Amino acid sequence: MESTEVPLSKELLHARPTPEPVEDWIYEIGTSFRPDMRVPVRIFADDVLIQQIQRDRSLRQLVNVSTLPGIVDAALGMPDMHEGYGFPVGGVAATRLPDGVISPGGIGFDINCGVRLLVSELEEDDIRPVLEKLIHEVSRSVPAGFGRSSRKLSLNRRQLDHLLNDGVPYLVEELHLGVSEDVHFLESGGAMPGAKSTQVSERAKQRGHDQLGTLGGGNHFVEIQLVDQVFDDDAAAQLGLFPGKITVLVHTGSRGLGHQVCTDYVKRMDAVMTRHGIHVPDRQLACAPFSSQAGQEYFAAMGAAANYGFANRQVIAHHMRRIFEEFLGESRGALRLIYDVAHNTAKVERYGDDELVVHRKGATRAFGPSSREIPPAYQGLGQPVFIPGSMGTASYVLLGTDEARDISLASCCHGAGRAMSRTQSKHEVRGADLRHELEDEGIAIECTSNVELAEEAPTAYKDVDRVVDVVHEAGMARKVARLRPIAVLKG
DNA sequence: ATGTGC
Repeated sequence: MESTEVPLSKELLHARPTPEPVEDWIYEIGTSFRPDMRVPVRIFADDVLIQQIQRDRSLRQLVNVSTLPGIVDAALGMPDMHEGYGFPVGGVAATRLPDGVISPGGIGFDINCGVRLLVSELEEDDIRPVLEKLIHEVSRSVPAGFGRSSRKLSLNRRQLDHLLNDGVPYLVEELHLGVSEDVHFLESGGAMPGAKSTQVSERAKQRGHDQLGTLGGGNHFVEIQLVDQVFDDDAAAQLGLFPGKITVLVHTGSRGLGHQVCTDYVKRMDAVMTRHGIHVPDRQLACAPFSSQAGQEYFAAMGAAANYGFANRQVIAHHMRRIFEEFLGESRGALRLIYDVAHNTAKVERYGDDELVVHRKGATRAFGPSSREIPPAYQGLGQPVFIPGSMGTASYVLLGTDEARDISLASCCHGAGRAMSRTQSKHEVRGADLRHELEDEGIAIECTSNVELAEEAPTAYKDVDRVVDVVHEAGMARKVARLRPIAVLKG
């Protein structure tokens, strides 16, 4: 690996980059901004979002990302971008194999945080009479909140290793958590290629053995929603989405296990980085060549943690099905899985002659209709993309486009994106007030902590309608439907 | 995001 010693003055390292508008919905920072940049920085935004993005250090973080060895095209920022660990949340970066690097900070601490959508035949009138009791039962079945584990489901070591290696198919075939059709409607089939439980530390496994089927904290939630608006009747119908129908959205990740995997490998890469001749402007960007031992072992551990994330959403969906059937009857309460998307992963993908490691952190893969990597049922249509809004606000269903490969490395946004820090939101919003506001809007809410509720107030987030409009207008994905919550479980 | 710690 070629070494990149570019002495940077303190002023240059802390200089505030100014993004220049270059096309509709696209802003750039050119490589002339700093001598260590290998590619430009490109952000997808409108005039309002680009201002919000400039309030934190996320742009400078994206400039730092543009210095990574092997990076191609540009360091990309999604319209919901905000500051994260090393990489911004809403950052996408691809490095070319065989020499390019992989960086745990480019995936994030919550490996395979993601979203799953199920749809029912029910309408609001069918569920309204039992809604409060139903969401309360959900809160009893799905442990939610920071540090929560499951008392009912605990995996022994053999089962956990199996799950880390083989993902959701293992859960369905061996533990009967779900139906066999489910595995055809998951990104990567719910089993990441190259996942190896042997590269996951004992400590990570210890943290993970009793957290399967739990929600966690932060912006993770389970929502019962209805299809509020349809933008493309044909596409929506092909997905089984019709106006007024009830849906279930599950937003969570790999909990303590994924967090520990990230912690373990950031430390390890930080230690070996200079031995590989790599120098980065921020220690949080610790990385290693993908083909090195540390790179390969991280990729295998990351895949295993991602499998845990898919499995976590599978178990929660299983509870939702059981509860819907209990309250609404076996056939009326049926929930069909539409798809499950990851928004914190790295994947090896081919673009022309190039094999790339695509880091997506707070960004959703958005493959188009001609992709062979999506379920046969969706080929010709495009990969479903789910954008959870902030808790209690609208969510979106989009479809990936073929053009997104050229525009944004087949990626789009992942949510509303924070506009305010947790601390700030906690000081500005009272959780109890927010709870009453949501209840006044007819949203049943189950939440263990008013403080955590305040941290996730909709006012702490960017406007999801605006974020999604940028993605749609820029051609990264197209709008299909908008979903509105009627009941929420949050940590 | 996270049994929130170098």
